Amino acid sequence: MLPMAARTTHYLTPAETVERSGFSLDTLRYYERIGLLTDVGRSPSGHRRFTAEDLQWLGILRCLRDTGMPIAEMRRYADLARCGDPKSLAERIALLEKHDTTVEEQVALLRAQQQHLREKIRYYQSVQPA
Amino acid sequence: MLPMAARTTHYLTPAETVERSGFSLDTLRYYERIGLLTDVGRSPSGHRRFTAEDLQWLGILRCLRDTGMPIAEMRRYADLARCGDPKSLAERIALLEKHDTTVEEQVALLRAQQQHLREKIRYYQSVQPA
DNA sequence: CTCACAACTGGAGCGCGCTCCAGGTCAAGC
DNA sequence: GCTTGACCTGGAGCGCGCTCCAGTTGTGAG
Repeated sequence: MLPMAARTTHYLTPAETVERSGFSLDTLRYYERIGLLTDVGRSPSGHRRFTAEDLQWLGILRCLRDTGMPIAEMRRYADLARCGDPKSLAERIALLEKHDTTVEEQVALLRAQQQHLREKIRYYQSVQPA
Repeated sequence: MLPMAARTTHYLTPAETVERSGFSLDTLRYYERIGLLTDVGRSPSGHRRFTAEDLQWLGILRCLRDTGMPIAEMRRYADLARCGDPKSLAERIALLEKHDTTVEEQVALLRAQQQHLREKIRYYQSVQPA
């Protein structure tokens, strides 16, 4: 282990990034391969070094992933985000807003089916002898 | 097409079942293969004939599927449901209640991440020139 | 120095839940 | 009788999102 105090706190090792992002190391490498994660720093020996910014980006990826955005669309978003603000901003907003409505729909479906589930449970309970 | 009036309304053809259940024919066959659907009736020539009861069961399967229950667990539920009421009832209730809490968690996660999503959108909007 | 363990790479493999295909049979309209 | 399209079966294939593997190199502790 590196002595904590002796390191610039600017870089995170893969292990630390795994811990803080909640993604597995394999997933981090996979995301880099497919272009969800770009320009990841390297130590002189070739080991990855993540920045706080990377971690923040991973937070966004987690948000999108947890809400069911397919990877192809995350890539589109990543590409827009990477190319910088100028005209891609409106596109990014549109993409996220569209995604927001799909999340809304997901929640609505889950809630509706949860109602059915609970009715079923109540029915079973009413039938139960005890 | 069969003339509607000439048929006992008790049986549904595969096509009708597809339409009413929302599952594809392939999925219906798949569900039968893996034991999610059992004792599906057959016409003399071997074509499937679904009953209203089958359709109701498909409704339950849809509910479970839409709420993300893995097929292995649906099978467990199907097995419990098939073996009849006596002592499996409590197990079924337990299974569904457990699933209900996972649905609750799913919704909570979605909602939380949706908040982040919306913050991001608001941030973009605040940055937008227009 | 040695050891153990972290990390590297390219590529194969996997689990899930279907979906598709080939090669046939069945049935209703003309 | 013929055609068309629904349906059958067993089995292969697929898309997604990772996950694992082999073989090698790096690194920090004792």
